[in-house]
Amino acid sequence: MTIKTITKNIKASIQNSLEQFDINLSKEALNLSPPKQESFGDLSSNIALILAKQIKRNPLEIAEKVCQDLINSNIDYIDDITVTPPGFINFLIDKKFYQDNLKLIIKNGVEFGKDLSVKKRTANVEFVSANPTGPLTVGHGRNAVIGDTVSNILEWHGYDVTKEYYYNDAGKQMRTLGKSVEARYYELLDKPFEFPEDGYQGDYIIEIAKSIINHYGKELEKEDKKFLSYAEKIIFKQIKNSLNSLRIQFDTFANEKSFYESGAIKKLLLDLEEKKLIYEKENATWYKATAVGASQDKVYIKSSGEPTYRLPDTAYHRDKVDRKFDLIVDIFGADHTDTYPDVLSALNALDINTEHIKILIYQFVTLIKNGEKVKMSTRRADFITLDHLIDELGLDIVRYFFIMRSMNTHLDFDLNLAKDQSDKNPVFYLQYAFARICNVIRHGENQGFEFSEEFDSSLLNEVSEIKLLKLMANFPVMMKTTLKTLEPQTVANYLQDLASSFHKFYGNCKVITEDKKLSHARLGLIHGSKIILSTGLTLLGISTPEKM
RNA sequence: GCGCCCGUAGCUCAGUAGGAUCAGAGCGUAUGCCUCCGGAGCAUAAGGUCACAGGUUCGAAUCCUGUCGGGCGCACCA
Repeated sequence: MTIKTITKNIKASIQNSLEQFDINLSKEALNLSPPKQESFGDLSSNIALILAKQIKRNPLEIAEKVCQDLINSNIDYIDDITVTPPGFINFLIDKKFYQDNLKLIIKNGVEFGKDLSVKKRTANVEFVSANPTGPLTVGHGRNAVIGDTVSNILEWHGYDVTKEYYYNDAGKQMRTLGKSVEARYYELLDKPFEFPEDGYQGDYIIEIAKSIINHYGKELEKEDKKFLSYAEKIIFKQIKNSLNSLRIQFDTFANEKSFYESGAIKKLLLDLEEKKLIYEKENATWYKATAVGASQDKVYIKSSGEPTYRLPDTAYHRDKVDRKFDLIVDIFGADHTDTYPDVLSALNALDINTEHIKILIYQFVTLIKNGEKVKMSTRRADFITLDHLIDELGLDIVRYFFIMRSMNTHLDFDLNLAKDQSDKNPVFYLQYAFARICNVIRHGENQGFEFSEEFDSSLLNEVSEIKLLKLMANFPVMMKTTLKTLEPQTVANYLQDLASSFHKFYGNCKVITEDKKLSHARLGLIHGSKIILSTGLTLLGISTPEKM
């Protein structure tokens, strides 16, 4: 028995009762939600208010009637049903349910809350996808952590997730990188050089040039391909290292070049041409985006003969659809807001279904250092790297700070603050709850209290105990909404609540006491809390220290 | 100018896809609590016309319109 089944039972009973009113209602209309005020119970229905208008009767009257039917139908684990103005029907769940549920949590462990009845599904999550032109920045960090956490959430729900990194290795950015390295190479050798106007100015370019001298000597010709290929290799290695230090690993890497080589891009153009969505103008090849609702047409191939990013991106997404994932997720920065509709519209024009593609857009990170905004640009090498951030703060804090806020609000990341306040950091609040539990368990063992599943959970009746039990029972509900919205921050908020409830319980109730039965019951309670805290923290990629 | 996101306590933000005479946390401020399983904690207090103005309805921080303010896009850059 879970909250879900209780909800289902209530809904069914309401539906039965409603038959007397001779009305057809949509499934969504029947909605049960926890009331804000605890005194109203655990679940409440607003169905009477909704119906009042339709059948032109007093909502209170309807509610009373339905309520009476519900009481008569004796729903499992429902202790009390009441009606309050203006017409809510409130359900009080028997505390026995929460007490029993604790046993379930302990029995199922990390599996608690999973819907094991759904069949295996697959998902592709594309994230980071930074071109290897320089070290990852703070902005990429938000992308990386969101992507990885979303992947974890999907995996928890039974998805087989492919984490994918896509990069453009054929475009202008990469050519500029090659030229920048080349210029530094000749500069180091005191030979004439020309630094590209929009070249990458960071010191790391110089380091790469030095390394090239060590590896390939001083005699490289102009425009040697090694400048770029070597730089790409080095930078990619650095990127992977940065990601590893956030405990992020990718399953596959996709690159632009492969879509030229496989002919996918040519095919895409031909297919779109057949749909009359391609035309030539001023020597360039255009995609007729206006034909599918966009405000202007977009260039696919520049007059220089070089495709814009849009073309390979579209071929790439077509490829992802072809790979038959049940769900495709893209994590993009706000600067991509206007680009993905073109990709999707082109696919739709080719009768390719894109309903299972979810685009998650996150707003930018503003880094604040010494009270000032740090403006970041890879090209000008004016940035704080992700590595720097991890070194300063540690990966747990970095990960947590990146997902603790809703992704559609801007994130002010105050470096000084995050560092100075590390003592009172929300991350430590969570980890401390976990460590505290471990400590009590250790203490119990020292006193001869071995944890056993055979405890009497009905002894858990204190307000703070019931509150903790309720939150724990709500974990699966929270996970379900998270799956729907794919907003990792709901998990973080939930864990804050859970930790807070635990700390309050800890302040109120002593676990290890003279009363052996009660001590065992409370050991059960903290074991359950430990399981859920651990599951949640693991989803967020944050460590669970037994001691701090 | 057009499009997308945002505006909630001094600061940083939650607010579960309209709910209920308390709009919630953390930080900061003020005051309590360790002879007692870890005080990185707990309790209490102060702090708000949910940017502003209209509208939709039984009911709005949440939906619609407009205004003001901030961010990001609007390239034959990615």
